[in-house]
Order: sequence, then structure tokens, then C-alpha cells
Amino acid sequence: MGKIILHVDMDHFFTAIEERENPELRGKPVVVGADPKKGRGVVSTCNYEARKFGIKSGMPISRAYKLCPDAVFLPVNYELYKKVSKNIMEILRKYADKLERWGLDEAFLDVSSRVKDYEEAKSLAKEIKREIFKREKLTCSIGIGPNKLVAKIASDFNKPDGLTVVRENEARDFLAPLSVRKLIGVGRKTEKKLREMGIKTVGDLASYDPSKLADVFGVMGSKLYLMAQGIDGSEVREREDRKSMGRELTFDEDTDDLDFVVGVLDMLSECVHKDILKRDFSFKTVTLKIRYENFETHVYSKTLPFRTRQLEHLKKIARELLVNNLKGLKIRLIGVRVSNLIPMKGQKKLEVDI
DNA sequence: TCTGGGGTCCTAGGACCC
DNA sequence: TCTGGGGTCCTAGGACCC
Repeated sequence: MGKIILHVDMDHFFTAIEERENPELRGKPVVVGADPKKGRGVVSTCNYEARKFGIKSGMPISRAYKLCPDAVFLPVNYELYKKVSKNIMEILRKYADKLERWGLDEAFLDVSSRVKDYEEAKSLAKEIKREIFKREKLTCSIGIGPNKLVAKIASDFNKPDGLTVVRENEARDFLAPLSVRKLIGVGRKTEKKLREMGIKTVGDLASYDPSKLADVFGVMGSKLYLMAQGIDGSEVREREDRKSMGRELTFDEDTDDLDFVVGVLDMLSECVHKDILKRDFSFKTVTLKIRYENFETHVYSKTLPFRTRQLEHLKKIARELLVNNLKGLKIRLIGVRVSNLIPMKGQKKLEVDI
């Protein structure tokens, strides 16, 4: 028999945690994200009451405010959400051969060796939902399928507090009526390109000429065609090795005050440096990100011939990358990231590195 | 609709090495 | 003399995920 994969997706995670911590919020529209008074930034998560007003995650906070000025607007409390996420991942880990975290609030579980059929997988999923609710007072939606793609789309099919099973022989028909946008890896740009080719649904994609898809999208084209048939060979993989760590900040107002920008950049470098020390890495590459008033965004990087973990190296390279590449426009965002990470030797690994 | 902050992966050209 | 083929690393940009 093939694999059985679960996708667990916490229901409106950030706002659900806020409601749990402060029950007075229940029943009211709640939005976690940027400060609507400042007006810049987006909605991170909103609860179902807020969605009734048309608010969605990713939407500019100014628009959310116009749609529902009476909603409760809360800042993003990452430290709290990370702690809750860690608890939930520890619960999930017990139920799976392999677990792949996908952001703070989602995970794939390969349970192939733990269950003998989809009925048993369904019982397991119910048990997971019970335990998460008992321990954390939070609900989730779970999708069960023959691979990650189908499991993920299944978890999204019935929310909140849903459980959807899609067997291997049902996958094609299940996917066919859905928008291509539901497929993993199809975002706004690819959706638009596909629409221009007359492809709107997964069914349209499944019956399209695969060689034409390969011509237009390259390797991605073949993947798209397979996904449309419900086929996805990707493994559930435990990610041990972190690839990069960074910090970025959008200013309240665009600025051309270079001293100010350098000051913020130094502060971001210090934050990144703290994370490096906390997780015990050294790095070789520093990347500077800069976004101008017209939203034009650039990244510049420099790789050292040696590894380091010194704050002064980080600050100096970040500053150089900034002043060597500036255009004559006001600056909207500045960010710094380190990669080419090398774990320091002889140190024990953190159990869950979030 | 005037677009956050944390990330990952892919592509493509060029340097450099054997 | 005007010319290779394979491999790896670096850099910049872009699409995508939550």
C-alpha cells in the first residue's frame, strides 16, 4: 500500500491564541497584525467574525480598518505563538514517523507505518484533535491523503475543526473543480499565467498538454501536471538544518536620512547576532535587503572567505552593502540576513528549533 | 487594496578549478 | 591559437509559503 499523510492546520492560530488568553474577545471580530493607527502593514491573522466583514490575512491593515473599525486590533505576539507552536509540535511528533513543520501553525505527518488503512488514519486524526484541544484548548483541521499535496488541500476543505479524508483513487476527482491557486507552489503570478492559457481549475490543468506546460514553466510545468493528477512524490522531511536567519523592518515613513537608516541597520544586526549566539551558529554570508519608496526591492550579499560569529563583522559588512548600493530614492524597508550557517562543534542541538 | 516579517527554493550567469 | 566539459561556489532576482 502507498503512504498515508496527515496535514494538520491550526484554525486561525494567532487569533485563537489571543481569544484563549482573553476570553472577553470571543464573539468579537479580532485582527492580529500591524497597528491601524500607523496605517502601514498587513493583517497577519483574523478570526471568523472578522472574516464576515471581508477581512483576510495579507490584506493592508488600513483596508481592514475601513471594513470594520470596531474590530479588536492586536499586535503580533510572536514569542507567545512560538511557545504554543512548540507545545503543539511536541504533541504531533508522538503520532508520526516523520513530521515536517510548515510555519508555526501547520505540519505534515507521515503515519504510514502507524496505521493500516484510511479508517485507522481517521481515528488517529480524531485522537490528535482531542489531545490538542485537551492540552491547548485550540482546534485544528486535518486532511488525510496519499501525499502531502492532497492532505494539504484536504485540510483546507472543511474548516474550522474539520476532518477530511481523500483516498488515492478519489484524489483526481476531488481536486478537479478546485482553483489552481490551491496547489502548493501556485501563487499570484503562476495563477495569472495559467489563466492566460485558459487554465483556471485543477481539472483544466490535468487535461492540458504536458509538453506545453513544460515549455512555459520548465521543471515546474511537469510538477504542475503531476499535481493536477493528484500525484506528489515529495517526502515528509524533518528539517534539521536552518539555512538562514534575518531581521527586517519597514519604516513608519519612507526616509532619506542615511544616519537613521544605518542606526536601524545596526540594531537589526544586533538582533540577528543574538539569534546566532542563541542557536550557536557561525556564518559566512551576509545579505542586505533594501526596499525603496516605489517598492523596488534589492538584495545584495557578500560571502567571507572564513566563518565568523562576530557582531563587528556583521555590522561592518551590512553597512558596506548598504552604502555601496544606494539609489537616490527614499527608503521604505531595510533588512539583514545571515546564511551559509555552520553549527558550532560539540554543542547539543535544541530539541525544537523554531 | 498601496502592499509585514519570518523563511525556503529555484534559476541563471560568471568565476574558478581540474 | 579563439577554444572543452564537468563541477562548485557566489551573486542577484524572483516566486512562493505561513
